[in-house]
Amino acid sequence: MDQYPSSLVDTSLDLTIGVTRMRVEEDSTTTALVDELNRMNAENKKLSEMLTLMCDKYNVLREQLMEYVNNTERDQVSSPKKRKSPARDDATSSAVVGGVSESSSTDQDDQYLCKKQREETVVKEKVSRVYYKTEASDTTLVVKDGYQWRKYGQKVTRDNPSPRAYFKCACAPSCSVKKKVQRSVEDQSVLVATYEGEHNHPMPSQIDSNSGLNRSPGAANRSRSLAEPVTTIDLTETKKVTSPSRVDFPEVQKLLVEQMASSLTKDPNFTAALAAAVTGKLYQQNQTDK
DNA sequence: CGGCTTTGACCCGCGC
DNA sequence: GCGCGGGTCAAAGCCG
Repeated sequence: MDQYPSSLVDTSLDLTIGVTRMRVEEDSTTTALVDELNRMNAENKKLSEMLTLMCDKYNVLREQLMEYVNNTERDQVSSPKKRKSPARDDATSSAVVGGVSESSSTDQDDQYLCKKQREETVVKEKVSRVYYKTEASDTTLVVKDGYQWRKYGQKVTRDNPSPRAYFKCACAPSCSVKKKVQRSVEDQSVLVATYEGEHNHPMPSQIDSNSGLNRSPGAANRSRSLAEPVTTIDLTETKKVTSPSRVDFPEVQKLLVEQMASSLTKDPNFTAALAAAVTGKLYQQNQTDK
């Protein structure tokens, strides 16, 4: 590694990664590199299996938590419901994005939850709340969660000076999932998205992760400035809007894999080793060509 | 021109 | 019964 200029390594890394796969298939002298890649693939498979296992365990824990929450709130119900508010009910599951936890909910939220505890326990729709950390200067109420949404209304509510936007799922006509997005009263940089119902179709971003993440192509471009694609998720420190923590497991697995891949490519030791291996092979090949 | 967003109007449930 | 507030509708405007 030290025997090559760093600029050569940097530029050659970008170039060679793209062409290495083709070259190794053509050149029998690079079998060692192929073996190395195969070994890395095997390790990737192992990691993928571990991720699957981890997600399964998370699923079990989440189910247990939901059951516990439901039981707790059912025990606390002591009076009949006073006001209909289907947006937040006993099935409410919360998630955190960007380090904002459920404990950051507002006083109004707490009052709302108290009201909810008086409501009937029969739940017709699954409701979940997701917190999106975003720039406080962003005035749009658009969050990228992988689904396509059609905005059908916006309202300024009494308990929050920020407008609340109403969305319907536009992925499938038969999908009746709704979403409400409103900024948190306490922290204007936090978007609170309330999902009602469950999607009866796969996530569009799993089919085509590069297009139509949110709305029409034009609209998607317009909203592009708000949030980076979900691949930028950082499990330890998330500053931008990334993905919902409301778990869709295939999506989470994909994110985790991408996160690990990103970590690997960001790891100087890994890239240095890879660059050294690739450039070394190319250097060898150049010497033999001459 | 089609699809999406915006926004004022309307509907409905609840409290007084 | 009336007023308030949240949720939805739909016409108009915008944009690619």
